[in-house]
Amino acid sequence: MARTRRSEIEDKLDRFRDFIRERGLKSTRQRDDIARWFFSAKGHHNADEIYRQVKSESPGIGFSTVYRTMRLLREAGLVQERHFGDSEALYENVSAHHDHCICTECGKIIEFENEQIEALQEAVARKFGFELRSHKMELYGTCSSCASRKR
Amino acid sequence: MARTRRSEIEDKLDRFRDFIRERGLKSTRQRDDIARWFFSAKGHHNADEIYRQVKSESPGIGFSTVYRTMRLLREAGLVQERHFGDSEALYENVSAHHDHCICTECGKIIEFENEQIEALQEAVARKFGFELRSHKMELYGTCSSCASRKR
DNA sequence: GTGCGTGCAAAGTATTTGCATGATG
DNA sequence: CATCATGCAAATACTTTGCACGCAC
Repeated sequence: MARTRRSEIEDKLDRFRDFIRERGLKSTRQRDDIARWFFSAKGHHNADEIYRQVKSESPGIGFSTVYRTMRLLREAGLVQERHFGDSEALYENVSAHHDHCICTECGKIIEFENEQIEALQEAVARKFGFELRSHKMELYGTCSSCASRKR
Repeated sequence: MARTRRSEIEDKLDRFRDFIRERGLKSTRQRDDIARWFFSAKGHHNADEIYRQVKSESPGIGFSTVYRTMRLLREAGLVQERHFGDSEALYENVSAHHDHCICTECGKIIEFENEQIEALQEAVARKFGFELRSHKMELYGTCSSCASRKR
């Protein structure tokens, strides 16, 4: 199944609209268009790509609106912002937690989860008296296809 | 002991000069000044701070030279570049490996090491056929003093 | 209607680059 | 003395902001 099932997208859209209402903000076509496109997208996307994709489906979207909407989505807890290496912001849907394995040759990104590591992170934080809110873990290296191509 | 012992700084300076020579580049006063200041510094510093600190000790340093030198130091494997959150580049001396615990309230950074986590990271990478070269792990949360201040 | 949202262009940041001049090997 | 390095300013890349107009509530 390439796409997230429809009900999940609608569910997220509802949560976004609730969030907007609670803040006394307004629902607009642009916010809906951007959110809907993004919720049905897989993987990581930068602001420019979101702008071009949403614009192609429904023109009349400005660049700043993309940034402003992505910020709202982030504040609503529906989207996460990533910065791999020193790259620009990449946005991804919040979902089951995962970390990233990044190939420094071809840029491929593999997502993974590891509960043991998460448990150890909690332990480390506790040791320093930290209340852990989130974390980021990125493994950089060479993926198998790039490694074999170099031989 | 607040400062790294003298021999270690000199050792790193030598390695830097070797690296420069091997590449057919030239040793300059600026490169030496920046490298020496940085090797004796603790913690994380952005380009602007390095610029101002080195300039105060030895004027005649340009901004671009700081960036260019930090890049060389990174390529020489003596310095690492970090981007916490979406912040600008922060440089730190390469030393015994460690990760970071970052307080999102006050910005305090605690460094830590955890061999069990490192071992698990290796295992994850192997599972995906990745040749692991480096990694980044950041734990974000509230430090004990900020947590108590908020009560 | 009031106020928030939008697009656009302009302003900000952080970083890199082109160029004439200066220093190094 | 051929190169490489430097400082400056301009350029770049990404992101945010000010403003006049328009739409949602």
